[in-house]
Amino acid sequence: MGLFERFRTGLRKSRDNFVGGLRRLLGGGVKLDDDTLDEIEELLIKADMGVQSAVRITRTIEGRLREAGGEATLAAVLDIIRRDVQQILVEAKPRVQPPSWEAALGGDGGKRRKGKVRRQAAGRPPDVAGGEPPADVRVVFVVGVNGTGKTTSIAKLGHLYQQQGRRVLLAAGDTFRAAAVEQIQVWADRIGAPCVAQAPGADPAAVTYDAINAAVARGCDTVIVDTAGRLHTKTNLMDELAKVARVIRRRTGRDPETLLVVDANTGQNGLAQARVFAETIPVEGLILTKLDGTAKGGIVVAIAETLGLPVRYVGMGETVADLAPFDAAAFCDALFADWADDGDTSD
RNA sequence: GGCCAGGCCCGGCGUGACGCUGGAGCGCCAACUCCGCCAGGGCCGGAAGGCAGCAACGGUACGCUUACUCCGGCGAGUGCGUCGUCAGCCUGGCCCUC
Repeated sequence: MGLFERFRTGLRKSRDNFVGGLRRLLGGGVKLDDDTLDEIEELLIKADMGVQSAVRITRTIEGRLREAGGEATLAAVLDIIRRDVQQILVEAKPRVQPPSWEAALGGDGGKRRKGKVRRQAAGRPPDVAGGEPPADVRVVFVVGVNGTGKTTSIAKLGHLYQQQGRRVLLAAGDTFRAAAVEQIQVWADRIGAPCVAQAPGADPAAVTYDAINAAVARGCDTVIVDTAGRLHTKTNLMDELAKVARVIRRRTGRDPETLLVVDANTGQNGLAQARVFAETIPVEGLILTKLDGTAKGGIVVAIAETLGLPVRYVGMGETVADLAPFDAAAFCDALFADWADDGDTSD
């Protein structure tokens, strides 16, 4: 099944809600007036795309259709929405950053609140791990709240990288949840990647450090670091993430490639999560999981628009092959297509 | 098995951040069943003068609020540091032996 087909089936609920609503509103074509525009805007907001995006898109529709004579047909409106959304997704550039990433790297936890910054800590020499040369490995740092599918996504991501010819090593950085270490070891075994782990309760930064060393020694070029799920409201745990990121940077001389895992069913809270994570460590993009069967796929748009975080990968199933790089065009085509009847018959 | 690096566990101390909570300060607060001061007006008086007293203003109780500043209690997937203990457990690297 191709990517587009997957999007198409996975997004059926989201599409039915939105396109269905639009179809009811526009029918075979109606005059475009303010009421209609308001209704369209409301539909966009209900689809979790965020107020900003909704307003922006509605404006575009208004502009284009007024030019074209004020007749609003389903096809025309969908087409405009599709293009606008695609543009939002493609243009996404990180807009939210940790307030003082330098300080976050140099200091201990907790200093990024107002109040006295610990000058001493910030000024300490970077102490590049025992004088060893920077490790030349790519470190992918996977974070997110509980239950979004981090560990599974890591397995899938590892698999994907392997297909691209990379030598992957997994780091069992979730030292908190009882079964997490075993779980990732099982996954590692299944995809045939080495896995560095310690006992549950260990310091995730220590595990990460060891994993990077192991990667160098074993000739791996990519380390994927798991982390324990954490509510974005627990500041101490967010500080812990910053510490791990710090260790990665010290050891490799680069920022980790941080991917935030978001459950596609989350809706608006996903936005809050993304914001806090992005304020703590530099987040590069999202892995959107459980996209199959969700009715809230629109949240992607809101996150891209307000935080500038692009979706990098999407998860749409149970097997290791069910993670794919995100393709904005295919996503939009699938989400805003007008299939009058999109029953289960097709696939 | 050796060497090196690190982590976890146990006990103590120091110091921070976080969450909940109590108190103090601060702040707000009585149309009238509070106090002060009482413009205007009212009342008594021939007058001099006196009386009661609304609003405003200033306080105070009850009560409220929470940004802020203190002090305290409780809580741990809490940071940093430090002492002790270890009989323990884990990880990584390098080396050696089979």
